[in-house]
Formats: sequence, C-alpha cells, structure tokens
Amino acid sequence: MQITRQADYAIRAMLYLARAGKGQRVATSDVAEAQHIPPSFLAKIVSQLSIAGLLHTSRGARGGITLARDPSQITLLEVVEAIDGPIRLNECVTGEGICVFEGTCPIKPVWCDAQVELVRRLKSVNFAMLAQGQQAEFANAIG
Amino acid sequence: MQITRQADYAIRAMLYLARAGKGQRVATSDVAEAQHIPPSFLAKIVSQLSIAGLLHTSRGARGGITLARDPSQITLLEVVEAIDGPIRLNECVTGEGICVFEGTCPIKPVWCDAQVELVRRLKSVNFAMLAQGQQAEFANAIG
DNA sequence: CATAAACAGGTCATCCTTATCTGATTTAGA
DNA sequence: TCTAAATCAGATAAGGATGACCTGTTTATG
Repeated sequence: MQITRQADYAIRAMLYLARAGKGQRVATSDVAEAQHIPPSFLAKIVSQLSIAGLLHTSRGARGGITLARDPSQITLLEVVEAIDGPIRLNECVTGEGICVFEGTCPIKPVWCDAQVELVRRLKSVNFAMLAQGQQAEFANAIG
Repeated sequence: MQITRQADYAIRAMLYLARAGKGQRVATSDVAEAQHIPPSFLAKIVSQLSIAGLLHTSRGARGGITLARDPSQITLLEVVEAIDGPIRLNECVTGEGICVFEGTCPIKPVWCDAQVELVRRLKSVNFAMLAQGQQAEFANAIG
C-alpha cells in the first residue's frame, strides 16, 4: 500500500525539470545530485519516463533531459502510473473475472470507490502547481 | 500501491465470521473452503488476527475461531492494518525526519491528504455493514 | 484415552525492489 | 576529425516481501 521509491524519485525528477522550465535541458547527473537520487538508478527511471512520453532526452555533449509537455499538462497520476503501473488498491478492482465472488462481494465496491477517489486526487495535481508551490488546497494534517 | 493478498484473505475471513454471527465457533478449514483460501496460509493469517485482538481462538475438538467483538465494532481499516501494518502512501508520510526536503516539499501534502481520505473511508466501513450488504453508499463505477 | 482442532515454527520458491556496473551509441564542440 | 559528454540498453546482484506448504505440539471434547 505504498508507491515505490522509483515513483517517488520520478516525481522529484519531474518537479526539478518543471522548476527549471520547459525546454531547458538538464543533465541527469544534475537532477540526481539536486534531488539526492542514485545517479545510475535515475538513468533507468528517466528511460521509463521517456518511453512513457513524459520527457524528452538529448544525447551527446551538452545533452540532457527536458519535459515533453508544459508542466501544467502533466499530472502526478501520469508519473506514478508510468513507473508503478496502474493504481489499484486490490487485485479484484482491475476488472471482471478475477474474483470468484464477483457480483456478490460487498467489499469490492469499497475498494473501487476509494480507488476512484485516490486517482481523482492524483489527477488533479499537475507539475505547474507543484513547481509554484500552489498546493495550498491540501491540508497538511495526518490523523 | 495495493493491499497484500494476505490482507484480502483476512478481510474475507472476517466477513465470513461476521455472517456466521458473533460467538459462533467456526473451524478455520471451513472458512478456507468457503472463501477459497489456502488452508495452511489462512492459519497464519488467523494467528495474526488473534494477536491483534480481532478474533478469539479455541483449541481442541469442536474448537474454532470467532469474532472478538461485535461486527459493527470492527472496521475494515483495523483488519487491513493488522495484517499489512499502517497505511502510508509514501515513505515520507510516516513522520518527521524521513525526507531531506521536509518542509519545502510541495508533494508531501498531497500524499498526506490523499492518505487521510483513504484511511477515513476504510475506517467508515465495519463488518456489520459488509455482512448485511449495506454498502450501497459506495458507487461501483471505475473511471 | 483418542480424536479433532488450533498453534508455533520452519522451510521454500518466486517475484519485486533497489541499486550498481558495463559497454554501446550518439552528439556537440574544439 | 577527434574527443569529451551524455544518454541508452542490458546484465547483474543483494535483499526483502510474498505466497504457500509442512511438521510437529498443545489442548479441549467425547
């Protein structure tokens, strides 16, 4: 019930790029240093984010990585799912035919509902908001 | 980002007990068969639930397991956390001093808020509701 | 006493996560 | 053209989590 370290790294890397500005090339090693991410580990994460179409890479001298879209067009959900795969709170939520008790199970709706809400929240946050620190709508308290 | 199979099994076992009625002794093997849970695996889960104080066990012939409390007094959250441990969407949500960027990180509040909401939902569902199928308040749709 | 059942624990295979390393490939600039 | 910088791709490995099984041990009932 937790996102992976990789996904966390990916988010922080994307945030760093968003702050650098769209179209601004940044070396992966710079991102790694600034965000305290193991450099060789970040390389793999960058590769995945590139395949997912979330950032562009430029090889060669003075190369680097940059956001593929405007930060406001990239949501937290996209980054998380690009690394960890689709969010699902329980196996049965994936679709039909997974659980034997499909249809009569009173628990599945609870998971489905909670998942929809979670996804909705992550989708509502984009990297322009994060880069500017405009997440004031979210409370900071943990009960 | 998913509860473990163990937690899912635990929930289904508790649901079965809730349906049987409080104080009604049920053999673990019966639960396993009815809920399609590997018997020897369920034994371990039952042990954890017992330690957590969620159910009582009786050894010997005609022994079995039964809910420790009234189903209405046992929440979905309790069962999940008894097996999987406390819910936390990201490592940093646990407390202070985990993340280097504590305080300036714009992402942490998002996780905290989403987690509070998730916990609140799981806490709002008890096993009396589940046993009677009274989860109509929850939508069944997945977006 | 014999039986049924929970209990404790150890073992095992498999996968996931995290992380590192290496070599190949590409490209900008001197 | 040559070199340095940087990504790309794949192999590797440690460690832990997960799911599952199996074997005794204890205990209450008949």
